[in-house]
Amino acid sequence: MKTESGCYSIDDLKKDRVTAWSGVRNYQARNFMHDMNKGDLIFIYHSNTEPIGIVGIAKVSKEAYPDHTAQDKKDEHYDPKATTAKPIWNMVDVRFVKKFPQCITLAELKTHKKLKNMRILQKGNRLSITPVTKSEFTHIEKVAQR
DNA sequence: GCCAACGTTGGC
DNA sequence: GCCAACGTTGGC
Repeated sequence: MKTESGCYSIDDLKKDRVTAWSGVRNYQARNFMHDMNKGDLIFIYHSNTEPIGIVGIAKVSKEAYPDHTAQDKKDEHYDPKATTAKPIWNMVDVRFVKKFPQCITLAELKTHKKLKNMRILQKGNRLSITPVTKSEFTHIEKVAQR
């Protein structure tokens, strides 16, 4: 899951311990959230920041439920099409697991052949939520312990 | 249903 | 700040 560290960082998550991942307004990303199961592990990725990369691990603590911020006119991510009957957008609750001692930068991720098919590394990928395979996850976890 | 225009994302 | 790559919107 991507986040801009200036907006909501791994340190914010560490402090909050749990947060509702609201504000996703892209159908593909929403569908990926919908498919998540409680306990699933998540990499937290800082985009548009220095350094860019994977900064830690979180997990799903509550499965997809309606994102009420879509119905809040004052919210940055307000969507006039969303209603209580048809909320359109959903979110999951995310719990802090750990912060890596160092960020695994995008530049470094790109050097790993085992990760070359990773969704987040594909050119032009702008999806804020992308799936990670088990082998990709294991590999990155190992890299994090260097 | 097509597609141009537009807005956004995000790496560089 | 630039720009490629998208997703969305709206006229036709």
